[in-house]
Amino acid sequence: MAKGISPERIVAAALELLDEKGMDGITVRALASRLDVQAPALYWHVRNKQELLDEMGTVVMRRVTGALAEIPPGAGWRDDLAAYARVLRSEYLLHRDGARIFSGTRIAGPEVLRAKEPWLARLTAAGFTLAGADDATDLVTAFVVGFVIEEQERGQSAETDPARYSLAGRDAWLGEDAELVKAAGHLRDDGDQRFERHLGIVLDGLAARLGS
Amino acid sequence: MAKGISPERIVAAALELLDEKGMDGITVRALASRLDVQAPALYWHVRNKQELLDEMGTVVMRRVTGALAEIPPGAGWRDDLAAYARVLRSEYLLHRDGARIFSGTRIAGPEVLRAKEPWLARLTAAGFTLAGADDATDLVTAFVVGFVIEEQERGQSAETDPARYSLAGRDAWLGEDAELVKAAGHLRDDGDQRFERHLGIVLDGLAARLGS
DNA sequence: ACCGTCCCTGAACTTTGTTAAGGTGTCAAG
DNA sequence: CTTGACACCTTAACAAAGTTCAGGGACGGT
Repeated sequence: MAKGISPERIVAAALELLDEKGMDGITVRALASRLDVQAPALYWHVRNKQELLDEMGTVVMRRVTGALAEIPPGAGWRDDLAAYARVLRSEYLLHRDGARIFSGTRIAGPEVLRAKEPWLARLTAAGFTLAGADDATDLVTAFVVGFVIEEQERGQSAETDPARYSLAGRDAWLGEDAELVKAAGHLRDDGDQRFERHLGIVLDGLAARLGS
Repeated sequence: MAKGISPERIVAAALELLDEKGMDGITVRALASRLDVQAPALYWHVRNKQELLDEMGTVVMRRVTGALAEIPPGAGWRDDLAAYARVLRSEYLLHRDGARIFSGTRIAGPEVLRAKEPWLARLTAAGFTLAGADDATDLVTAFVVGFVIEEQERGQSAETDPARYSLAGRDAWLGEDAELVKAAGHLRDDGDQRFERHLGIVLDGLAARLGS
């Protein structure tokens, strides 16, 4: 690695490190070594580790709002909210433990929040009140965050403890008197299908409010 | 503190510590000192810190399922799911950063998962398919997790940085070209009202699926 | 009186975030 | 050409964190 260090390159390297080694792998020294630099050098560009983590979250959210700006208008609020949900989920899924880590991060700059402006305009044009548009956005956000946290946690547990997350292993672990829980486990699907189904339910709920 | 140490007392003390000092305050030494014991003593009862955190999450989830068992039957699936959502939220709110920390924790024992059995029975009796009951439960869980994470994050940020979370400060920080974002911030309500409203939307969505 | 087991202490090691002090380069002003 | 200032990095070091290990009392059973 060339030796020009900048906040941007530090954050990018930190995101790579997160994907490869996980949350605990983001140590100041490991990060510095990846950038061919000694650990204290980072403190010239970044106040402390917390600020680094905040910047990482901001980068992810910037990518979300960036992708959102690309969505062609005119498809209607339902498709718009669905597109937002999918973008948010896929951006979280890009990084290990992404949802847990990046949800509710303090955004470092006002641009990310300001990017919501055309979004709110679009939703209100589609029939939402301003408060309703805010509600809808936050509700979808909350759903995606919760969904992906569960999703990623399950994926990680399946890696570290496959015995207990296979169907047979789970059944044995559950023991007696849990027939429905076992059966539900067997019926369960994961991934995109489940996400789309749950997302559809949320959007149905919003549609019901819009009609009234 | 008397000197009889047990896993239960350790976990209880850790939860107190979490509330008082926050997540970073849960250090092995601080925990030991609270129990009038030296740090390594804890390792006789607990394998490592991660196991401790898992146990803490399990305790919280046990309280949720415990409260759930108290809910009188016969009120219908909508009230049941609403009660579940409220219990989950209030249990998360009891501890600082509760949602972020305890969501998606690996539960330590099968009892917590087995406690879902009568719950699923109730929902299927109310007209859900088994897969639908599982969907409904997980969807409500995801919503609550996401909602409370946002809620607690906002509350904490308001403490540490009141300037940016007051309406005037926020407006100034946002700058120009964000009229809708600003207005939405002014319209926004927090806490129970918002939670009930969003919860109602989710339940409406579930109701729509039940009817079809 | 001896032994073993349980529970805890004392000391130590490693890794973490972070700071202090001091170098090296570049580049503009005198 | 020298001087100095500034930006950027290094070396050394510290405090606090999780964890390990050897041992030491207490206590019950033989």
